[in-house]
Amino acid sequence: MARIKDVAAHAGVSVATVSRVLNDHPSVTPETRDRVYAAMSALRYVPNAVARSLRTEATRTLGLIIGDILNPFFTELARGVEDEARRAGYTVIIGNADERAEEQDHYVRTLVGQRVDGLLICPTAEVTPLVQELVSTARPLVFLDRTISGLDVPFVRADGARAIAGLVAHLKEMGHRRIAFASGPATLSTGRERTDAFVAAMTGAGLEVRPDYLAAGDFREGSGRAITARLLDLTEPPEAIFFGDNLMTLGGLDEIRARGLRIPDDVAVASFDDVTWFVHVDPPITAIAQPTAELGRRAVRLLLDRVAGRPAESVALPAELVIRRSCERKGA
Amino acid sequence: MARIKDVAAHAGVSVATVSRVLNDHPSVTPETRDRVYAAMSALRYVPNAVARSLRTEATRTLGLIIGDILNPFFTELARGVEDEARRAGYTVIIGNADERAEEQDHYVRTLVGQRVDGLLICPTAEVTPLVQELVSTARPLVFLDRTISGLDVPFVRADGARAIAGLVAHLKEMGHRRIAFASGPATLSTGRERTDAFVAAMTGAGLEVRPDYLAAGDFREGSGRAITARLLDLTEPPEAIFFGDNLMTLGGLDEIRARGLRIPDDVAVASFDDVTWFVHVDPPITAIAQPTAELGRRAVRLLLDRVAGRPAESVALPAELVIRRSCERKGA
DNA sequence: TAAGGTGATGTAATCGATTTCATGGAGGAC
DNA sequence: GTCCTCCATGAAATCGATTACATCACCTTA
Repeated sequence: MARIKDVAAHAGVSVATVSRVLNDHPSVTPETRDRVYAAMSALRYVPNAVARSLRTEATRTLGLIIGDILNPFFTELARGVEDEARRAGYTVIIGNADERAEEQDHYVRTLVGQRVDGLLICPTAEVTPLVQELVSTARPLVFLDRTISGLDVPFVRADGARAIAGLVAHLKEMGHRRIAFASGPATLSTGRERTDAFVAAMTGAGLEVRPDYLAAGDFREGSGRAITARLLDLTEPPEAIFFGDNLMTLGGLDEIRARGLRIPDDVAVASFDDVTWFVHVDPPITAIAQPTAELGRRAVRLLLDRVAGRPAESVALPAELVIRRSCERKGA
Repeated sequence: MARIKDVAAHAGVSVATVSRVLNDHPSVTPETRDRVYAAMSALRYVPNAVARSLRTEATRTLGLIIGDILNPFFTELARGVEDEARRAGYTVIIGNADERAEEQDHYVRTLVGQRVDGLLICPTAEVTPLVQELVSTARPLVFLDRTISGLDVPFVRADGARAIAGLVAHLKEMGHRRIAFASGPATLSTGRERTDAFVAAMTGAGLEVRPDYLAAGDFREGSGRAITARLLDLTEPPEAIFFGDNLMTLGGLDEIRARGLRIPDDVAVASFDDVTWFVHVDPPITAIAQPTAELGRRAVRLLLDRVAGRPAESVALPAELVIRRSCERKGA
């Protein structure tokens, strides 16, 4: 491939001049600039970003480590990140941790090795030594969706407490009393926060929180299905099941359907996380919608603040309850 | 950050020796090796991939340009690509073309600038000058999902012809005669191929292909909805609509639901592309499933063949018809 | 006209790794 | 004991850009 040296020779100038043209330096005459541009296109010159990054110590690249690329929530998050990063002239490298701490660490290592200018992480586990170390090196870092308590890292997350309270109130109004929550893992902030909010809402509504109605899954389809099976096998099964994310909801629907049960007559269903297809399910699923893409965009802005050395303030955006028909009154 | 020079000083050796340790060069004594490793962890040394790439002219990075990151088909494709690339020790940079040729070209430029070792493209348009140029520079390149005719580039795609014939036969057996196809854009190979296969299948089954039942969308939700509206407004609307991809199906379902029509009594529905939630729709959607993740994995293998200078042979994997209940006999 | 300033351009150092070639010492063969 | 070989290691060039500093021509101003 053509190098800057070739362009310089072709245009009859020095490499410094070509570099100046490349970087829009003001002190280049229009004629020289034109000659250089002509040479660049004649040689199909594409500047070597690797060499440039080595010299400038900046890659104009951000790393994003998501929990699970097959989860539409993370996909939409990634979309928001992409959009905002593009707008600011950055490229995003996405790493899929597949909800495993080792994979997450693998990508942390790779992305640090690639010298990304900043890192956006949806942490997969409580905290790994590598992440700990990352924090102490003061590298620009922002947690997204999930946080790790005790670490001084800015974060962007959705706050679902109010929406969960609204959901519990709705369920109560619809006559449901025995409500179960199939949450995410307690090792994740989102798993804990949603459980806490659920317990608080139930207590606030004067409903009993039964330990056997509180289960922790892993935010994936399989655990949603397994938990649903266990709940439905109870001698006194719940009247309603609230799932901690969209994939667990999908698994729950699978199990309910496999048993030939009807929603909401046999069991009501609600989901934390809204996805496009919920309106087409029979019946349409009541869900708590997060401002997903906006979370991604805000996270990028925060991260670029850190990259620029500005202070960054954490953000929590409210989630909203979307009532459909999967929690209606029994027999309604 | 610590540099190789720092590690060398700390371990009391030269940078060459540290580099040898880094690259598992055999001629380093175990004692030296240990000293170097100790120095590396003491200094929390992470090799600078940027510098390494500049010197070795290899980034161990692949670029993947997909059509639309919000389309679960591409997400799953990306997952397959990721997995296989990881296995071979490569990192993947994903670019989202958002189905726009300019965005695609933007990512081609960026990724070539980053000097990725190979490029996987799901081309968004017939052919752009930039892609044309890319082909002529003999850079390792593989087309994925979609191809561009006339270019000598290996590709990996799904072959849906047989499944489409099966679908048409199924529809005919169920008593449907007036069948419409809401395809993707004619500028994309997948749009054309599916249309051709549909027309061939209809003709083969002795059914009439009415021009007003053949519409081209853009593989996104909105066009699926718009086409459905237009078809249903016809004085003689189709009895069945076959959608060219999962997002268009989603849009079609939206429109059908908004009109209060029932599936399959008022109109039958089928989708090219199967997605997890189709089983939960009322009624479950009959679809043609592509071996999506496998397409991604095969594409990476092909691309790595090219990177290694080996010949690469294009692949077409068969798609399969999955019959559910959205095309059942009218009134059944 | 001479001094000084300004603006365009070039020379060369630099970023952090890899790799070629040189070097010196240990060990084996005679 | 001498010579040769081989192996571990080091010195220095290199990849392709950016940029500090030097240089030179030309213009302004006194």
